[in-house]
Amino acid sequence: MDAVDREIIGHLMRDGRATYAEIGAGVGLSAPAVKRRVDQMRLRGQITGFTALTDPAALGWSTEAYVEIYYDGNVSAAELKRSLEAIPQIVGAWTVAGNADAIVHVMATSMTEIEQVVERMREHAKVERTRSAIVMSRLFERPRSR
Amino acid sequence: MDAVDREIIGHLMRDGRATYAEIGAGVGLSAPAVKRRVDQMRLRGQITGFTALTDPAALGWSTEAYVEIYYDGNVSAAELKRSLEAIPQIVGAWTVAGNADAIVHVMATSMTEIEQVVERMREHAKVERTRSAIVMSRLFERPRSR
DNA sequence: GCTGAAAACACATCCTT
DNA sequence: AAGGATGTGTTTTCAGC
Repeated sequence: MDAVDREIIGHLMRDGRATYAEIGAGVGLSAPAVKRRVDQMRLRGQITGFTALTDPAALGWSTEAYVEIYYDGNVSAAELKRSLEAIPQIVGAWTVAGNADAIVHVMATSMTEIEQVVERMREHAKVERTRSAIVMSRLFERPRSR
Repeated sequence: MDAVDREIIGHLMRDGRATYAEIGAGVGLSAPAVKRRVDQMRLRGQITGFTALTDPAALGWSTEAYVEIYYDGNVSAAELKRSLEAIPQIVGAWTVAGNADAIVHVMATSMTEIEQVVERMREHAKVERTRSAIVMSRLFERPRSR
């Protein structure tokens, strides 16, 4: 993991379908050399995959929310992951230190659907309360590298 | 935008570097037909790009936080975007309805760096207060399609 | 949306430093 | 160990249908 690897990652984050020759031209390496480095970074788990970026609104996901969950007593991270991952509208979840115990990111097609998801989360026995923030506008979201 | 387009998006989200032939085999189309649909979806802004997925921890981004911002008076979304986008550790920002006015997602290499980012956000004249949640563990995060 | 041909690319092998 | 060059098979891409 040196400066060249980071340059390659930066290039792949800006264009995940860039050809190895194209990346090589940017970092001063041949295409096979770039591929070898990418393969190694995947093997080491630094690059975990490639994906298409979509505009949620253009695909019908018009409503988005961040919901904090406050639990009553201790809940293991594994249990949290299991119960939250089962709800398809939850696209991300993190345990946090601060006021709440966990934050989940919900994407849905309507406000009604958001409400249903929150209801479903509250079914978990140990959920004491939730606190929602409905997203009005996404200012920006960018890939990050180092 | 029909069912086939959605299948193609799903495939590209699972593997952003999949070949058109490969996708075509899955959806029952030839490679050129798949490419035409992908090009159209990019043109229509439904697919906004392709990127590499990385493991933040493996790249040195060991510390992560969600910070709510409460503003004193009105701040335009454009002004928010301008001031927040200038801070590189902020990887996402949304205006919200709920308790806070905005939520920002911060990724950094250390707790100290998180503190510095929060300090820098508070320099904005109209920031009344902030409320941080430090991420302890990322339970999951998944791409979403429809 | 398919077919077919030309160009570009990926991938493996070998060779150099 | 790490990169460059070469050859082969695939993939992309642009016609024409």
